[in-house]
Amino acid sequence: MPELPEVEVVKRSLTSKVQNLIVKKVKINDDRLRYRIDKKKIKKIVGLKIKKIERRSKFLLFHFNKGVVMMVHLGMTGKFFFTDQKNIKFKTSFYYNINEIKDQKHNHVVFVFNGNKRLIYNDVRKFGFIKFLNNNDFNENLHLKNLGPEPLGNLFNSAYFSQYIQGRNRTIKDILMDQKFVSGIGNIYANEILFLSKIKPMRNVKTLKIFELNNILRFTKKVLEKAIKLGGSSIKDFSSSNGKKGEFQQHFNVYGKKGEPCSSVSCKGKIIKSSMSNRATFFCSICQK
DNA sequence: AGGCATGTTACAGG
DNA sequence: ACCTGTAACATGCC
Repeated sequence: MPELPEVEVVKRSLTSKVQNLIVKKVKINDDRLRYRIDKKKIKKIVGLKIKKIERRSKFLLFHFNKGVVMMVHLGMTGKFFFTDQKNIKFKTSFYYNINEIKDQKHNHVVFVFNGNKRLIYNDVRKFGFIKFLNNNDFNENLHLKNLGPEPLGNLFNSAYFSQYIQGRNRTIKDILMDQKFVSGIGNIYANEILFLSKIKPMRNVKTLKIFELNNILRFTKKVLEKAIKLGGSSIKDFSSSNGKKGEFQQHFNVYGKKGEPCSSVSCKGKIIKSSMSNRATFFCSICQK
């Protein structure tokens, strides 16, 4: 599910549901996520209140009182469901998310709050994980310490971009998806950004002109902001924790559009699918240079 | 049956 | 030590 816009949407919908709730119980059905869940550490959040939820790149940080921070990464298929129904097995019409029925066997962790409110972590492929940070030491954390700037932040600018690519010998698509360069862009949005920037994904960064860098910056921010506004992209079965589907997938220009006509005004091209670094890569052979 | 899938990291080789 | 590319993780769908 999750690139930056989807994680941001999840963060917002989760915040509206679970902020200020106190954990009553944590039920672990399967602790074998990407990393085994530390049961001792997760039990420590019982009795604590969720003060706020923060997003850094594609990571969610749940801040509890007493300085406890729970880090969640959704991997490829991680999702949260929220429900406040008592007998969810039977009261299907009250489901916040119908997927909860279909995916019961992938409901790996259940956080129970007062009033039978429950937050469920579901992850089919189990590439996601739940970890706890030591004393808020974000700079030491394996996952956070090497992250590049947020793409929507001021640090992701023209000066940074041109300096970073100095002496590098890689394709622009790989660089855009490299979390050390900029954090939060994945395969779908990298494809979409390069289409709007009219740049071929396989272009070496050495060959990019300043105006092209600026276009990439401009469209990165534009695409991500628009996707957040539209609730993210629901390919497969992404939905935010209140069960709403995103709508940005209806605005894809290239991702998953193999063989379809290019959407650029007066371009007669067709969308080509190829593979780069084992990732599906879509582009128009005519208007992307 | 085999290939593919929104991600990250450990590792090998240069 | 830095840079880059590849394989691996687990599961379901086409």
